Amino acid sequence: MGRDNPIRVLVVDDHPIVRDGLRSTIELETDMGVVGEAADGAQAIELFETLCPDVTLLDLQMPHVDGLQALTGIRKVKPDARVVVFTSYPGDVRVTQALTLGATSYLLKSASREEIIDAIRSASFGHQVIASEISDELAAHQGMAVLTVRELGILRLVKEGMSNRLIAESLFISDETVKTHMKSILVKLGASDRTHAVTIAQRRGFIDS
Amino acid sequence: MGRDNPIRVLVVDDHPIVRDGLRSTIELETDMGVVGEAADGAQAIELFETLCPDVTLLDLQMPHVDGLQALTGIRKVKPDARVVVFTSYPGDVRVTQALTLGATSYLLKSASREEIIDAIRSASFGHQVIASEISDELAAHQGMAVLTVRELGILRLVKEGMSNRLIAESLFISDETVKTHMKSILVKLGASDRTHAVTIAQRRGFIDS
DNA sequence: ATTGCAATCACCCTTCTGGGGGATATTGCA
DNA sequence: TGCAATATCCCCCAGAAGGGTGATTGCAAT
Repeated sequence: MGRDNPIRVLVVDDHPIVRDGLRSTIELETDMGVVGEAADGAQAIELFETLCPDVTLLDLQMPHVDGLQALTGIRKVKPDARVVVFTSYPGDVRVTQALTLGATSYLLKSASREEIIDAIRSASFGHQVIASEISDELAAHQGMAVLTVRELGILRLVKEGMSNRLIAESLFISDETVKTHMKSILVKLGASDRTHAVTIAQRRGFIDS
Repeated sequence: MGRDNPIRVLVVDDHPIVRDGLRSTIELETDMGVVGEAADGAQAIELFETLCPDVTLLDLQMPHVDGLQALTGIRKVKPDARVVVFTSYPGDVRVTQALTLGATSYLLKSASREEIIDAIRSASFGHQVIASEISDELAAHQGMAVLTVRELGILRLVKEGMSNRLIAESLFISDETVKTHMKSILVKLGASDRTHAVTIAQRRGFIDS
């Protein structure tokens, strides 16, 4: 089993040093090469269109257009694009989102050179690679309730220290409604209070930390 | 103004890819070279002792022994060691801690290759380089009250969703005392409630996010 | 010695939160 | 079309949180 041509890789990360590291690691292999680098999601989609790489290495945490948006954009251009997500986020929610959006693999920034190379090579064949820490976390949270858009919006305001009444006013709804949503959030996350809910939501990747 | 010998750099970061990136960027320069790589704080101190590098590039976010502990250890070996902190943490508190512990410079992971090279070269002469985002944040929080060890301990329990009474029991103090500490925390951080306090403390680097 | 700060505890009072119900649209998808 | 999920609103109530004020102890720096 082999490939005729070198695997053409597009590297997407907002940190120049990380791009350098990926480039130098990839260029050491004989069967792959970096054909482009993007520093944000918009640039990633643009470069994907012009370069049409075999595999895209994509960070999720980026300014302006983030990785999930980039992934959506890339998949719209080429629905069977091979995209390896490479990020520091361990939260199960983001992983699920990325995989649902069609990510081929999911690696952590702490991955070794070999793991990264292997994931790129596997992705070029369409094989999936999920870091073990990731699949453990996915398994641990599988079947758990998902927060609704409304609940997420409310939780973000809670995180900024807003009371139920202030949240109600800013969303133009009754404070009783906010309380209902809060109860639902606490139950879904298994949190003991609103602070705990924010902490858990951050860990699981429901909201930014 | 110049140096006779190449600048000997020690690279410390738990992500292999970041170490690769730093190495490849540094090796492109004629007046500096990487003499060692460490993946955690303990290894960093060890390698510093055996290699005695001119400049150490140090990430703060590492497992086991973190960057601040490594910085302390390195300074104990050689009090005038040049250490460039290179991290994603923007919180003013960690920056202040690092500078107090004797860090020469403070860069963000988003820094360009040129900024990193320049900071290493400057550090080798003992010159300080602080990223502008960092100095802005330092200025914005200068003169602000600092949380005590007790307050930090309590805030970490608050983050995990513990009530004042539970915190009191786990610390073997009165819940009235916890309430007193909480009031102090809210005032010092300018927070509207305990959730907000945790959020602000995370942003400023008082506690981990 | 005296000052200052951290940590501890106490009391009062108001507001907010969270847990328990129940009810009625609306919406999206099968 | 009909069901399930979602969003909305309402009531009651006990307990927790937060704001104000004051006081004691111990330690460390001046």
